[in-house]
Amino acid sequence: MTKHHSDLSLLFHALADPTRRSILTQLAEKPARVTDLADPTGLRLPTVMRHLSVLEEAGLIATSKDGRVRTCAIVLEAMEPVRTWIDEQRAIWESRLDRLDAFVMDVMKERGK
Amino acid sequence: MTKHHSDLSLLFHALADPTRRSILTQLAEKPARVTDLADPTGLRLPTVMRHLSVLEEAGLIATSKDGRVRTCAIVLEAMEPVRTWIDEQRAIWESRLDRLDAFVMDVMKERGK
DNA sequence: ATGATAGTTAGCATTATGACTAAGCATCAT
DNA sequence: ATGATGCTTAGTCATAATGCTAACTATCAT
Repeated sequence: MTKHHSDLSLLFHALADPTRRSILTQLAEKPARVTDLADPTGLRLPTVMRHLSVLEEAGLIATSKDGRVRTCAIVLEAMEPVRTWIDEQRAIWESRLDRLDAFVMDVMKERGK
Repeated sequence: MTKHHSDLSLLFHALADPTRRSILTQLAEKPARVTDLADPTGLRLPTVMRHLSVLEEAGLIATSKDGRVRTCAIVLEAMEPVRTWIDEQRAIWESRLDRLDAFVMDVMKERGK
């Protein structure tokens, strides 16, 4: 595979893990500390740290440290490219329908002659 | 990790690979045979087959075989859960804002007294 | 200054992913 | 019936992903 992950690959990959998605859902409620995020997962801290860094590298969360506490917050806008990509696929698909329509119109014109 | 992938995990995982996304984009234009999909990737057939089965297991494509030719088509609706999930996160996030709004309203009412 | 708390780093084991080659099977055209 | 075509299967390999423990650092409370 490519060493160069596109933003989209990073995003989709980050979202492909249930633990990470549940972390995001929790963060959608409100920002939280690392430990608060680890608790409900039942996973060890280092494991959760890893998930958090995947999320952060994908731009899906932002974190800041105050004293010994790191606070994480969701970055909802980061999901936009996902929606955009899906919309693009739909647009391509619809343009195919348009072409079919055009083709049908041509055929009908042809028959009308 | 879990042996049991949720639909969402399957979907996001399938979409996380650039080759698979480009295959989907090609299929959004029009259905295609396995070889037609393999060509532009520069990958070998068995590799592409694997990508196709990932896409099919995620429900993102449907395939059918006629003689020795397998034709693949995109299943756009399959992407809906992705959009829905993202919308849900936004909804949660917005309900948090609502709560903040309510709080601010309260404060302002308080000050107006 | 001591101990508890919060997070971090390093290293390891297991499994999953993505690529390949080689060989096989089923059509289709001649 | 033979060869070409299109796909499929099996097996291999390298790398990445996910989990863990153990040990470490930095803060905060007393």
